Amino acid sequence: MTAAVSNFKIHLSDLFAQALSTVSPEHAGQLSILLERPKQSQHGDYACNLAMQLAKPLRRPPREIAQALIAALPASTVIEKVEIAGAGFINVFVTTAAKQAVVRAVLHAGAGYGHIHAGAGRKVGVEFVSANPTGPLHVGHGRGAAVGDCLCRVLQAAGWNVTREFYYNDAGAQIDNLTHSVQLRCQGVTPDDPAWPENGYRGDYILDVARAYMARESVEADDQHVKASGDINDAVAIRHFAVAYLRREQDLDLRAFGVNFDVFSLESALYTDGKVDEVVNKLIASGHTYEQDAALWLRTTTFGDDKDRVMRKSDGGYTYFVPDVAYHLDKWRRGFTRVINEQGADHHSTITRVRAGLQALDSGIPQGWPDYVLHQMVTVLRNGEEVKISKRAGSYVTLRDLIDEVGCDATRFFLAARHPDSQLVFDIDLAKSQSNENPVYYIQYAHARVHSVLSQWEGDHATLHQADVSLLLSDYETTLLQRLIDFPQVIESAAEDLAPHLIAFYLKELAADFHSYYNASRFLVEDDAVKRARLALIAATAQVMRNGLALLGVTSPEKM
RNA sequence: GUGCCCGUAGCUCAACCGGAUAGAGCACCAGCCUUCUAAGCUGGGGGUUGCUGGUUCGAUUCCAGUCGGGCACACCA
Repeated sequence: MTAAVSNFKIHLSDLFAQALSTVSPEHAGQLSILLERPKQSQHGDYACNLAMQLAKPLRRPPREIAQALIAALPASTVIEKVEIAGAGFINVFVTTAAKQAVVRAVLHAGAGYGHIHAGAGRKVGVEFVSANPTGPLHVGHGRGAAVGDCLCRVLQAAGWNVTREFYYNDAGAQIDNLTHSVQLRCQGVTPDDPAWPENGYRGDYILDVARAYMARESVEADDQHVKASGDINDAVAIRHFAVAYLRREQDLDLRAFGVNFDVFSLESALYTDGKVDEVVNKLIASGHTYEQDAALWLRTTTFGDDKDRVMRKSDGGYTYFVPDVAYHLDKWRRGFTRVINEQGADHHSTITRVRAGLQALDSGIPQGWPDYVLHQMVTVLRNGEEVKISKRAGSYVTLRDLIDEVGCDATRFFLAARHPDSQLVFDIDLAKSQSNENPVYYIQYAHARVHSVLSQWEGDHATLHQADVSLLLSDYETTLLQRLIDFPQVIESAAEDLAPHLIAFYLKELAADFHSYYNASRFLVEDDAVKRARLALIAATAQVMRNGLALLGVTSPEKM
């Protein structure tokens, strides 16, 4: 019986670290030992380039160093053989038995397979969506919701203690504008009327808010509860109602999208709690501010900004970035030594300012804090044509539209399955198509196929973990085994790089491996031992699919 | 004009912080269902990784420049 090794990369890099300390003690701990998966199977299961890294400092040929490293490599039940290839790669071949053991590991760990302890239970605050309550969520918010939520799920799987946070402004100029728009609607003024303000909100949803207000409805959002008074002249009441109403709409959309938040933070609270004043006073005391043109400025250029920023306007009000700094100081004080802000790239200019403000406070906050994940803009394609975003014409695509039209699974997958840094074209027709063009179905179909086979087997599923996995020897089976082994490392990479799309790509490859296996082999065969071994393998495959799809917030149907 | 992101097959996208012959899907061509779901599989064609230099054993990846696309550049949020 081979001792179970759950993470081959970690295990092997430990072995190489020991070899390194023998061959070249002065470099031990200095060089990072990287094991990578070679693209070609002839190059083994894992390749190490340590010898080539050492060639220059040691002034010896890499192949000679490789020879020495191999000689110093401690024995392991995992290693079948080791070869030197190319310029000095050390290729490691893993024993079949060690690979086969993954089946038992998956079946034993179940939904927990793939989870790692990198985060060690540390707190991380992830802020995302953070849309102001001035209208329905659109595709861009949808991308933020999908990427942010998947990131949270990945971080949780990587051992972090995640708090999902939503921050919004309920009191600024935009909200005044919203209040005014609703009030006008209550009075019967329409956007077509010449009296309608230039920057008023024109969408039909404003009318919905106005009607609900006049009807004295009650609304319950995740973070607040308001009953309308119906008084047209009470602007404060209208504002409270409109904010609560639109927040509730957002909550409904987000819930339909499978996204829930732990904490809602209001900008207005930062003022009422005195946190804004406190930050201003601290910044003045820090000596990084100055007065000019009747305004108070913060010397953000000291901290890398390209120009200084106004904190207090000449009319006495604060610019938005002051509460932003106060908000982040508050996060820091709540114990979030790690914070990740997921935002649209159109807000990237705030990064430098917020960090600069925090540095100026001199409160022990590290320089690069907080982290940011910026997603690029989304364009929507319908009937092959780009749908222009125009709030005026009301022709912009809401998150709700997408969920209703293409479904939650496909929408989440499309929005999360791409690198956040690249612009995204959301093709509605493609996402809707129930065909082989749609990658979501490709993965879900693989899962449904496994379930179909297993349900036709009369045996006891709970006994599959006892199957004799040493019978899994075909190329298809070996490929699938290795893919299952990779899963924890995919979670590790996705968590480290803050790149949830890696999960989606992994799942496509896993599904492809399974589909090939399925077409080339039969599972419900005569030989009982072989049958059990194969069923155990595909049961483990389905388990990993479920685990991976869960990280994307996508369902794993048993029938399609 | 300044800053940030992106340029990879006809299209949509990958490429494990510098690795070996740059990979998938769609589309196109040719095959595979009396047997566990054909929303699947097998094979084929398709590339000077925008361009030019540089760094080194080795570059899609790092650096400089250049061209193209997107975003942001308020005493608005």
